[in-house]
Formats: sequence, structure tokens, C-alpha cells
Amino acid sequence: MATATRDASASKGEQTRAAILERAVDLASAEGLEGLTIGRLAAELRMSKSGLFAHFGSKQELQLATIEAAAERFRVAVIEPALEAPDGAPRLRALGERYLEHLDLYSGGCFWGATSAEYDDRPGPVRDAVAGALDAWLGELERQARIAGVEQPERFAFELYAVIMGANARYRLSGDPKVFEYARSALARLDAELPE
Amino acid sequence: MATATRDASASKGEQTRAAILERAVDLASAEGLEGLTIGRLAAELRMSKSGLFAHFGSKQELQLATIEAAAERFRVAVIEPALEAPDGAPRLRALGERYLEHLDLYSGGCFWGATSAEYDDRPGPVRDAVAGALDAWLGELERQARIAGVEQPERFAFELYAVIMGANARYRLSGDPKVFEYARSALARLDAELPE
DNA sequence: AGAAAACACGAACGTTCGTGCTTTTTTCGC
DNA sequence: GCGAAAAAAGCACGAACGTTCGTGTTTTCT
Repeated sequence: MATATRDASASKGEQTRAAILERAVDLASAEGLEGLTIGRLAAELRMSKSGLFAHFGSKQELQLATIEAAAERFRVAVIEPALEAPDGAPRLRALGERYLEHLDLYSGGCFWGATSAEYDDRPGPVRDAVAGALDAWLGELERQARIAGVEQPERFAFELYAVIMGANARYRLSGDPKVFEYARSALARLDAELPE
Repeated sequence: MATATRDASASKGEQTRAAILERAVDLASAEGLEGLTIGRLAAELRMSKSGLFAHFGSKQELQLATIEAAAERFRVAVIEPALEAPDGAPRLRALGERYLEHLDLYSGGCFWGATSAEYDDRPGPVRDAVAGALDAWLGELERQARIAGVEQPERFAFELYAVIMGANARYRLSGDPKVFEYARSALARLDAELPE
């Protein structure tokens, strides 16, 4: 279950698989899950297409594994550190800040921003996996907002999400870091909404 | 310059070209500008690949023409109707509401949401065209915000943009129309920011 | 150390991609 | 309605796609 990076106790195959997925997440963040091509991925990792392919059995399985790896990366970088803050408002603040900072984590911008826009109109397991991960994330935001005493937790979670994804999208296209200021200012306003 | 729909005064070739682009915008909204494939587009329009291809000369030209057609559609549906409202706050309200409503216009969700996420990491004329269209749009929002007397027009434009694109992204993935309520509530709060 | 299993490779497949030519059909001004 | 010009189709190409298969080469376990 643990998709740790280069675990010495892992078998050769698991190590390779982890290295493949590491690169795959970055590639998919930039080029999308469709642009994530087996040949290109193999070339970048200097291995054969068929050798790489054997690890997954199909393109779709590779995509699903990549989504899982991205979710794991997100969990480690955003969720877990925020768990040190107590439930409610402090947790919410920590999640928002980590969420904003994690955008640098994927070299091609936010993995979820890229893939959700790509697959929202392509029904199937891949779409379901992306939607599931995002629903879980929005759900967590909503849960913490509820604990913090927000009157409309679902709306609150949506606004938080929209601000950060908007910052990612705008920064990716304009390259202007001022959007992060704007995002933080919007986040501060949301923070001010929290009771207590 | 006018990419009108089925203009009787247009030659056969122009009519065909317009019909192609009409379908191309919808297809690209759903599948992206890369998923917009010449063979598939030709099949849907019941014409030959080569016949369609001849209208553009290259895939990239087709993509650029599609972007232009999408911008035209956006202009007709959002910008022009809002021009009836006077500059400043009323114009801004009209733009926001039209902007939100226009999401239904593209069968595959917002064309700009899909394509900007797809091309933000692929340098070239296509990316430049998408970025240019979005910059123009954000610029117009900012301009109107400035006229309305907003203290930070660029931040205001960003928030407006983020809320609506967030609503599009969320609705596309979850299918829950409640996000539009949330978006409208966020829009109302932005509206309340306007002086006078 | 040797047997068994896991891993990786190269070649080839059928398809689809974008693109170039040549030919046929359609449109349109006289 | 004829003839030039424009538009559409037909056909073929090289490359890249995901995938399969047979065969070596490492790991791993006893």
C-alpha cells in the first residue's frame, strides 16, 4: 500500500514501479493523463516501452496508478502536515496554506487542475478516480469548516477550492506571481469568516 | 472577419469552414484541443479528412481558428449583451452574470477552462492564443472594476474569474448544481464590495 | 550454488494520427 | 450552360500510439 519513494526494503520491481509513477505524475501534471504516453515515459526513464508496460498491463491501469500516486503525494504534502493543527479553524488555516504551497510540488502545475479539466467529459474509471480524489478533498475541507462552526460549510469549501485552483490556473498561464497575493488575500477573507 | 453561423452571403467554402469550427469548438470544449482530431471531426461532419484538412492546412491552424471561433462565441454571448449596461458597476454585474450563464454555451463545459489547463505547459502559438484571449478577458474585468471604483481592480478581477471557473470545474466533475448557488453567493459578496 | 520467479528487452502487430499528392466533383461568374 | 476556379474526395505516406509475444537477464529464495 505504501508507495514510498525508493524504499530499500522494496523489491526491484516495486522500486522501478515507484520511479515510473514518480515521473508519471509530473508528466501528467504538464501534459495531461492522455499526453502521458507510454513511449515517452519509457524514453525519459531510459527503459523499453514493453518493460514499462508490463508493470501495468494497460494504459488505463497506468493512468489509475498515476492518479493514486498523485493522491499519495498530495496527502503527504498537504494533509499530513496539517494534521498537527487541531480540528476546526486552525486545521482549516493549515490546510489552506499547505494547499496553496503544494502547487509548486508538481512541476507541471496542479495535477488535479490539469486532469480534472481533461477528464470531466470522458466517462470511465479514470474520470471516476479523479472525481473521487477531488470529492474526498472537498469533503475534508467541508468537514473541517463544519467543525469550525461555519454556517455553510459546503459553500465555504467551494470558495476555498476555487480561489486556490484559480490561482494555479492564472499563474500557469500568465506567470504573474501577483495572483498568489490575491489568492492569499481571498484566503484571509475566508479566514475572517470563521467564528471564534 | 465575421464568423457568423451560416451566412447566406458567404461562399460555400466559408459556410463549410464555419460549420467545421462550430463543431470544433464543442469538441474541443469536451476533449481538448489535442483531442480535437481531424479524422474524428471529419467523421462527425460526414466529410473526408483531406477535404476538411484543406480548409486549414495544418492541425495547428485548425486549433488557432477554433480558439478564434470560441472567442467570437464568447464575445457574442457575454461581452456584447453586457455592453447595454453602463460602464462600471452595472457593466460588471452584467458581465459576471453573463459569464456565469455562458457556461452552458459550450456543450463540453467552458472552452477556456478546458484548453487553458491543457496548454499551460505547452509553449507555442496555441498556448499564446489561449493566454491572449484570457488576458483580454481578465483585462476587461479589471478595467470595469477600476471604473466602478474598486480599490484593487486586478485582485477583484481575479476573484471574479476564480469563482466562475471554479463553479464550472466543480459542476463538470460533480454534476451538483448547488455549486452555482455558491458561485452566485460569492458573486454577490464581490458585488457588495463595489462602492456607490 | 542452483532452481524458480520476476523483470526487462526488441521486434512486430494493427490503428490512428497529421500531412502530401492527384483526381473528381461542385460552385459560380460570364 | 460553359469553363475556370474552388472545394471535396481518394489514396498513400511515415510516425507514434497501445499492445502482444518470445526470449534473454537479473533477482530472489531455498
